[in-house]
Amino acid sequence: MSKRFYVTTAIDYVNGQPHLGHAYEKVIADVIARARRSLGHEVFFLTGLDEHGQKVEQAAAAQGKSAQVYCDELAAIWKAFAAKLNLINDDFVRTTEPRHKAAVQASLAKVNAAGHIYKKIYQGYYSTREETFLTEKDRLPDGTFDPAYGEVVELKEENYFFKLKDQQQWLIDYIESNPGFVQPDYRRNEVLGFLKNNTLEDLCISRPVSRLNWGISLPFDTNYVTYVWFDALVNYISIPAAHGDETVLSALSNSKLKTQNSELPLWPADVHVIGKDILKFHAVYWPIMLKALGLPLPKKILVHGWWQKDGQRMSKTTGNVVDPVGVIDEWGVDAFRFYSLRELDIGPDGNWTDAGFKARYQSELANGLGNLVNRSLSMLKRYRTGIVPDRSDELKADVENAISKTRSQLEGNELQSALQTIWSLITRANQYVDQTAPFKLAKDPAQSKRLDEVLYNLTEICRILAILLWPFLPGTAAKIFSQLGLSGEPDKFADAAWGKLSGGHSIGEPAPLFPRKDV
RNA sequence: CGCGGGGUGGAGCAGCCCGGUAGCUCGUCAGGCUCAUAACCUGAAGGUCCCAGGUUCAAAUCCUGGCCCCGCAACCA
Repeated sequence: MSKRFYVTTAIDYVNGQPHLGHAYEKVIADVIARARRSLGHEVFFLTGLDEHGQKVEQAAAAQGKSAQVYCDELAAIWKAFAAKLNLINDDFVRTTEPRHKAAVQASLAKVNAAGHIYKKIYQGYYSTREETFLTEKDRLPDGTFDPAYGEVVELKEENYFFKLKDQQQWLIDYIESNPGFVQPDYRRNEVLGFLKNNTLEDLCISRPVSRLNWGISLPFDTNYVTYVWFDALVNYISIPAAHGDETVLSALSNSKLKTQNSELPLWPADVHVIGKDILKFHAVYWPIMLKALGLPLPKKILVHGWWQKDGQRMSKTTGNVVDPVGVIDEWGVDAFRFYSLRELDIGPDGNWTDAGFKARYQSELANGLGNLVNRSLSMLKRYRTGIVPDRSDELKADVENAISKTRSQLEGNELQSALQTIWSLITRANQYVDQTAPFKLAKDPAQSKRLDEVLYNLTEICRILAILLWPFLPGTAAKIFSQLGLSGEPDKFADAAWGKLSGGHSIGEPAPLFPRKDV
């Protein structure tokens, strides 16, 4: 069985509600997953939840619930959220699942046995109120700590550390010789700058159970649980292990990790989609962890930016937040997916405005795509009773041009550019209607053959648009297929080849795809 | 010199990596069309591509310096 194209999102911390940022990252990953599937790859798309840690423990206690019950309730919300976004994720990882815990412990055991972990006394300033260690960066300009931390005491605590020192050079070499490893380029440069100008500090990977109980036990010392890194990041390999991935299973020397009835070759991941805030963890710590585990590195780390709302940082306190579920309920999931990816390229920060959303909905979705399909199919219905005429190749060259451009843009994860290419085709088709004026041809019986040609070109371009759009707007693409009276899903890029629509085929009923909203 | 991002016609953005007619959506003005969700098409006005140097036959694009905005550093993707 050939290796699947394996794409992940970061796992979200369960202790909160899903917001625009979460939705954005998942949609990016979903479009990449769908695009690869359409292009003919076997795909595995993983997203999920990070459920351990002190905040969860405290929040659960505050509600008088066990941590597990608390997580179970929130996990239901997050899974519903994934469904709301119309994701095609193949699995949904929760870090409290036995299959994940087992892989975490196997990973820790292996890395420990190989001598990458040691124990030492950590000494630092500890906030008893926040139950966390503070660093020099937490100091206010006058040298004191914020009163919000309450009493700050100097505390000594013994913990386990993962060695990072002396790991910099090979990673620098690797990133320099693999330009596609971190994208976009300026994020890659950021990582290189960091690695070249700083000495890595070894990573504290444990917490004593006396201070944090809601975590995964260290396999070599049950007085401790593992902290963040060897828990959250390991999800990317724990799920492949559960699905029987040979690479991971043999690296961990533990075939019992397999819990699913499948044997999917997944590792190394093809794309980790992440936000810019966790770049260092994925581009520095994670590769070093993988090397210690004897596993190959992921092929690509794709780093997206953050959304602002009306030019300002979104924050709950000021209330300028975008609720993705609310937007989807009002405008539809495809409109949400479209705006997120069309407005903002993967990399820079973006600015969400309600006016911009409406403008794109109205002009590009309703007046552009929706109207083109509607006018084309309506004319076919009216002038030819919905029967597709014989093939004509007038727009073939333009369309094939756009198809190959879209293909290479999808392969390069250039999602925004791909949408621009697809929309250039919509513009071309609208121009074609104007230039050929089928509504005039229809009035002149002598022009019947010409009308046939025009109608074929328009109908075929609608069919191809559905296929090109499927990764982005799966629901809309399916509606177009249905209005065209075509069976099956528009989910195979190979079907986006001119002339596959046969003369004599009878289409379905045209209906507006994106109803106009007068505001 | 903490790190990073940005400064492109009225608004919001793409182009910059791989120099060579400045592109897209909205808005304004004029015209066309009537199949279609009062949608569609064409044309026009409007830009010192932040500033100053440099490289080059040629710079929005590469290099150097400067100015100005913003984000991170403070659990938020």
